[in-house]
Amino acid sequence: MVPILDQFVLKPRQVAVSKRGLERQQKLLQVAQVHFFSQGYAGTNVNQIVKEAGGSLNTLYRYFGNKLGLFEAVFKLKTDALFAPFQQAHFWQGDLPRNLTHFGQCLQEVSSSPDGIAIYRLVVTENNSEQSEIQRIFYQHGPQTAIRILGDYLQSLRQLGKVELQDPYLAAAQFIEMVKGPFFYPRLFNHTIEPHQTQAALQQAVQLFLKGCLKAD
Amino acid sequence: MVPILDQFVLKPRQVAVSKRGLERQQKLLQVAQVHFFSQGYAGTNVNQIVKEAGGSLNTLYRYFGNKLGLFEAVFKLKTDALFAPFQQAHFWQGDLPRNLTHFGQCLQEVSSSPDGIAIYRLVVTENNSEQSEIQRIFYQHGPQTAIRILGDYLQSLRQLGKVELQDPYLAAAQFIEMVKGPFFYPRLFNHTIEPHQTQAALQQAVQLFLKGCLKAD
DNA sequence: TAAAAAATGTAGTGACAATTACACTTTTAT
DNA sequence: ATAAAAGTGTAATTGTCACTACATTTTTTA
Repeated sequence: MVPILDQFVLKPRQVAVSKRGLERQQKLLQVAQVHFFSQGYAGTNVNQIVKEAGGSLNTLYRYFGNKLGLFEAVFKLKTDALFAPFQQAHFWQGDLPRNLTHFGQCLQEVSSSPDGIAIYRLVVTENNSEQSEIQRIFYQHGPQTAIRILGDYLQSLRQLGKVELQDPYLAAAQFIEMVKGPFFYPRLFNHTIEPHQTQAALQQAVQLFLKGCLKAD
Repeated sequence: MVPILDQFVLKPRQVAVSKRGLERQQKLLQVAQVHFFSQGYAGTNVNQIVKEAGGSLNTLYRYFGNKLGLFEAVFKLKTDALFAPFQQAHFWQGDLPRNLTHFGQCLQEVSSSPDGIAIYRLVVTENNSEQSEIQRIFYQHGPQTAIRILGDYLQSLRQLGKVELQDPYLAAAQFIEMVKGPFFYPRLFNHTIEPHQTQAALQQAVQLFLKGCLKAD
């Protein structure tokens, strides 16, 4: 069962200082990540993690409080790492076609990486009945950020009278979905996806989008 | 844990014939659906289902073999019901804008219904490491069908020289994603979505798509 | 209506896994 | 160097289910 929020009672945790302590913490996080990402939250066995990481169960509980504390730690680390490419807004240096392509490529890389898929699955999976902190973190750092970044850009273009769009932020979301959406199910089902397929999707998305919103000057 | 495929060893099952038997079966399915849809597979307690449905555990196991058999039964029923609207191809009676809009509306209804969300979640969740029968069923009856139906239509339009598209089936998937994609995360996180938002998305998707691929005659 | 089949209810069994306890060793700070 | 703090290993505890057994009752069928 494990309604995930019931375990969100934070237990007192110790902060690692010593050399060995830090090493253990890192190793635990690293092994835990592998387990959570491949087996999901419920499917992960804490004892197994310790057996592989080499520390002691006691240490794990001192550092992370409980299973969910460990999960939370792993999750935060990975979410930040995953979406780091979107934090630097270096997308808007060229013309519109080039910029869209560049942005789309970045998006495809992030969302098709093993970590990207795994994290997405976790987010969906652990969403039981209650709003959870974990999901909020993910949504804000991930999808919402991407939409905002592209949306701001489109917005500015609209103000310059270059494009014709009802709602630039909706359009951003729609472009994003055109680029990565078609591969979601196939990826979920572990179908292999050829690079030429993602490239084709990106190319066609850019074409459709450009022709669809560019003002004929 | 429960690697879902390991339980796919079908146990002998009894077919219900008697009045009471049928009633029990129906009631079990009905209660099971509620549990699976709200708690997920792992989160569902078989004993609890029986307690609520009023039958006996023994009966459940005679009819469905094991927990996964029950899940499978619920899943098949619901998947078929959910995607029934797409089985009748009554979408292509008008002009392109009207047809796209009609199709999109149908899509939004299906994918935003509580059952639609619940089933999607189940599919994602129970996808552990192995390819599963359950997922295949879902993908074929659901997303793949929708893409094929719209794709066939676009293909025919292309052959008539009405639209300009590299890959009509990819375009179908992209249109679908423009229509429903932007709401997936918000829905997953139980945000409320106003009808005017979905309408706006549909409208803008149709506009972008039309302008993007219509041949200027 | 009486034997067979199906359904019920209760009470297990067994396995798994999160968490805790504890005696012991190693590391760290004074 | 020595006490305190942190870390280790093993084993026990505890709770939760999926699944089974079985004695009893109800329904079906011949």
